[in-house]
Amino acid sequence: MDADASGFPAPGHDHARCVERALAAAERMCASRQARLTPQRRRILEILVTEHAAVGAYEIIERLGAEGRRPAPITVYRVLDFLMQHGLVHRLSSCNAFIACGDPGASHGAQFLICRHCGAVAEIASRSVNKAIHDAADAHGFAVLAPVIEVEGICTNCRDANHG
Amino acid sequence: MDADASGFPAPGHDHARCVERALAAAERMCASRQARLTPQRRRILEILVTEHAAVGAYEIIERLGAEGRRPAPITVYRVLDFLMQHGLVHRLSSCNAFIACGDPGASHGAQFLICRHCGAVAEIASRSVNKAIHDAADAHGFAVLAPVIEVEGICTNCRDANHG
DNA sequence: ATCATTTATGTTATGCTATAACGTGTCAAC
DNA sequence: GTTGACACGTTATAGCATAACATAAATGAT
Repeated sequence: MDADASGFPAPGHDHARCVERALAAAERMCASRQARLTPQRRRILEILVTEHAAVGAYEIIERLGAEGRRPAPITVYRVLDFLMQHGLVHRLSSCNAFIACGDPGASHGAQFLICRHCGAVAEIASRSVNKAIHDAADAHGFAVLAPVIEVEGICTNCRDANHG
Repeated sequence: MDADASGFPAPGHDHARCVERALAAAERMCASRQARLTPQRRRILEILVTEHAAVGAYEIIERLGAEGRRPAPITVYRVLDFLMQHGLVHRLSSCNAFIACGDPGASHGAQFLICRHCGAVAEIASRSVNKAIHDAADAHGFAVLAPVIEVEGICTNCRDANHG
């Protein structure tokens, strides 16, 4: 995904290109794992990649409905599970929504900055955040399995636009 | 709440006493803010304090139902909102559940270690985690409003018991 | 090629989580 | 004793997620 240094999409970036790039990466990822990126899975991933924001499962259903076929919720959740298993999509617990992974293939452990104003989400992978979490857990004798780090706030674009 | 150095409740701690202490702290907190800790609010807080784990809203309804009165969901959610506004309770997004605050009065910004095995939750307030989060956000031009840091893993008690 | 196996999807129903809208009771201050 | 703020009740509904079972499509072995 094209983004400026902030991790947030630059307002005027070449979106079509960044969508294609993400889909191509997904194809490669699935091919290398003998996982099948079916048309339906590809289409749902495309919807997520096209947004730079988190999208709810039922919103995905709406969009597919507008295209003619309207899958049952379970179908969409199954696809999302598949995409998450293969590291192509993340779930944001704090939003009950899903977002395309910004860096498929990277061994995961990501953090999310979620703009309260525009809904944009930046996926970052701060080593120091990761280290701080693990250090704190160690200090409490706690073995980390799945950190959820989702920071709500105002993104750089919205601050600049004096919206925040 | 009585806890060992891990932040998790020691298996044999004086639970009745830690519940009382938490309720007394809540009384003080509410008195100092001219907020009313009604019997219903007090009872729901007591339920949360009594667990050292996150409790769902509908589970609270069940428990109150077992005592004779069965409040509607909205009632429980209103109470939970009140308790959260006054820093007595936190919501765990990743569990859709609620937990009594371990340190009411402290200006908040906490992190949670959630045991996948026993459900116990330790509330910690690591300065270095907080700093790492804010530094990372700053680096992306992002203004932090509400960090959600919930780490799923295995707690020290369960590791010791070879359950993990 | 065909059959068996696995994987993906469809169908129907349901459960869990949370809130909206509106009405009633309660208490304190004036 | 009326007003106004707040707590709580009632009913209905919205939003998120999964269970159980059936069908179809791709894959692999013979």
